[in-house]
Amino acid sequence: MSTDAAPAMPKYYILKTELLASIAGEQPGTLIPTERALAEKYKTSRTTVRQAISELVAEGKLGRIQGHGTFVAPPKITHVRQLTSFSDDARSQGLRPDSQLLSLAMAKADIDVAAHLGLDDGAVVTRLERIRLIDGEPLAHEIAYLPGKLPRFKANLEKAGSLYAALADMYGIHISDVEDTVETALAGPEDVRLLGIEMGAPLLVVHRLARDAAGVPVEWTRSTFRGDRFRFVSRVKSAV
Amino acid sequence: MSTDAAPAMPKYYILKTELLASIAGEQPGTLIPTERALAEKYKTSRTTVRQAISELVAEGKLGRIQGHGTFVAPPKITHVRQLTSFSDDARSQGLRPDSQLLSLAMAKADIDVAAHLGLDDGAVVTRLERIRLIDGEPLAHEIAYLPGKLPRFKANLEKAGSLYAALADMYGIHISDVEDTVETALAGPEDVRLLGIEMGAPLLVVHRLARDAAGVPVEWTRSTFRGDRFRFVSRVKSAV
DNA sequence: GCACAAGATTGGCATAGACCAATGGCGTTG
DNA sequence: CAACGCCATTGGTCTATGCCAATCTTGTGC
Repeated sequence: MSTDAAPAMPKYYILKTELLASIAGEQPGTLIPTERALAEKYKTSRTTVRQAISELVAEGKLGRIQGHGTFVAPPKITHVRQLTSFSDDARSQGLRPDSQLLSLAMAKADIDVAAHLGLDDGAVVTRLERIRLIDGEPLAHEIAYLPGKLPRFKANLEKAGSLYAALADMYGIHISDVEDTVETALAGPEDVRLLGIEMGAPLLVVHRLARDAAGVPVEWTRSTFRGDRFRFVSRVKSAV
Repeated sequence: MSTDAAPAMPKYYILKTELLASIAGEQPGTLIPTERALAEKYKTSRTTVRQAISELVAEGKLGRIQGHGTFVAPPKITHVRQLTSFSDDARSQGLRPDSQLLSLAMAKADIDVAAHLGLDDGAVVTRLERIRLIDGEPLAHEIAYLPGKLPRFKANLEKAGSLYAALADMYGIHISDVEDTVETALAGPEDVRLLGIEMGAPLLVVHRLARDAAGVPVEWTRSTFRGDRFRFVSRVKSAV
């Protein structure tokens, strides 16, 4: 119950706003002045300049490369919809999707995975870890757990081209409904390494539980998306 | 797998990890040492300590009050589901939901609102701006646009208790399907003022377009949720 | 006993600078 | 001419410090 309406705009935020205005309409890839030059130009310290730039990088407005410079980032936004193929969806937007297999192996379900898939702790599951790419750029890191062992899964996955297609065509597993949970997180060292983003950048973490027509869980996936290049779209029809 | 190969772990990240471990199991509200004390204890600078704490605050693990201290934050996570009433949903989780009306007025649709609602630019719409509260704490800032003018809307909204209930019971408007778009954003001065969070904190921005059975848009809403206290849940059944 | 002022404490913002690491240009050398 | 290596440039991290603002404690005067 304090007095409000006293914004007290921090200096770095003013600078951030000015930078945002100055790059409006610029070509993606255009280099902006160096941090040291901006600090001098705006009569401030490099620390303050970096704080302003850091937020613009987190929002996907700018990018930066050590030893090279800071540049205007391309405003690529990728929409990902539920129950559609990531690949098909991207292609329909004129983008070039790709997937990079990090690991595919049998594993024992830990307590968390077992609980979500309705299995006993330590049960055998198939663990599929991939990087999702758009136009060659990493967009998401995905770890999927499937109950049991799937024979010749790797070959079938490559042939079908998508996880859901492989499950349906090769194993007769049809996804009937999915439940997605979306929340925010901040990038840690592993996210930085796999997605090529900065420490502390905002992420969208999506947990997916998919069931077949009988209500039996068939997939439990954790996907970590770059927060700056990604929108999650979900449609729901009322059962009226 | 925890400490990996050679990604050059920044000092502030190590400190962040140690702080996180040290507050595990602590009672919410417990004060942690002051920034100056931590800087001395860990043989580092206050700047580095603040960077570590700032990320933990952004993740909802810690909170801080100027002049008072930094404390363990309560791990309140609120799940918000599609097509259900925010209020009913919160109550079912044992929480006390509330809503604070900021403004309710007729307005002329700008180009953006008009496009989404399928109206002409400048058409009359009802603009409803609210703060969503959980246990007295702000959770989201919401601006809803409804086509046309709704007579005695304010009274009816209060009586019905929720927007969708009011639309259905008083005006015969039934929501048939909704499309939600979820993305991340960083808190600016207005978000700080309305939601009581920190500058640069991650937000979840949800745009909702709701249609009636005839496919006519009846609601266009922009909701800004605190990223640290909120999960968005969406269920989809395949039409097979 | 209470109200209020002053000071101590704590987080908020900003400065200036040091050193490291990656990049890219440029000159030397084979 | 190509390959290599040095080095200037630029971002990445961290230190040390100062002052401001909000909060809480304490002491004083009535």
